Amino acid sequence: MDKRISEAELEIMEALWREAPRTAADVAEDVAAERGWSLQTVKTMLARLQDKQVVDHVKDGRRFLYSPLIARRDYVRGESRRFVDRLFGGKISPLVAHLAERDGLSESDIDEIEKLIQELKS
Amino acid sequence: MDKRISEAELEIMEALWREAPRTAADVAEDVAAERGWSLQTVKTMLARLQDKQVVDHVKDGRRFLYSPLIARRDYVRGESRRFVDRLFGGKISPLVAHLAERDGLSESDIDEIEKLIQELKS
DNA sequence: CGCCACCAACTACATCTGTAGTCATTTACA
DNA sequence: TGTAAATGACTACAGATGTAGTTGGTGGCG
Repeated sequence: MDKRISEAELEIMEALWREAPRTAADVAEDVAAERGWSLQTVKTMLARLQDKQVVDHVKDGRRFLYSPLIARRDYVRGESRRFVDRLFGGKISPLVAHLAERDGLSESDIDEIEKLIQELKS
Repeated sequence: MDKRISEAELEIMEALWREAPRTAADVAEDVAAERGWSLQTVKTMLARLQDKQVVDHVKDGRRFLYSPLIARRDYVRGESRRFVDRLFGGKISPLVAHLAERDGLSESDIDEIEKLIQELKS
């Protein structure tokens, strides 16, 4: 089915999630700020993402407009699950503990999580 | 400095974190249950992990005993931070929300996180 | 109507990953 | 003491990834 998205490819997806449909040149200009990629590199990424069936393109005159085929929500959910499974045996409380330990959780973090937990309990 | 540990390599690290120092054959036997790797494959992984300076080996007669050079805690903490930064802008509450959404959290998960939050609040 | 800028398509290539195989040496056992 | 089993060292190789360069067609402008 759809293969995994590499780290560099994710940068392209983020650009498309920010705004789509858009041209390769447009995406390239967007990500150029972060990484220093050439237009060709961005096009290669877009082609690979199409192979992986997470991006589609439609013709617009003599150029293509690219759009993501998967929602960021869905991608993030899948990755989160994978991550927590791999390192925490699927339990997220150890993850929270780990993150809290180093550089602590902010007040608002704690509040938000608490609110969330309350909702889940009801 | 130390490069990233790949997914397959992580399997080896987990074996070493479970028990070390131990021989390559020993590790191979351990991971054989999960993945079906040959002894050679395990040795290649161990060599690469040494290149990445996360595993060391000392001679024991005519064989080597391998040990992890980094603690699981530290590795996991680093990866967690990277992960949350990459997908959640460093905020963990959206991560919790994501995981919780659609049957992500079990009863005990919720309880544990709540306990954790209570501790953090005090 | 010809030429240039622009774009899609194809090709390139070093490095990393997953997954071993082969070779040379050593050692323990028959 | 000769030989098989074990071990480390070196080599292999296909697919993924990061990062482009090159080619060939075309639409718009002078």
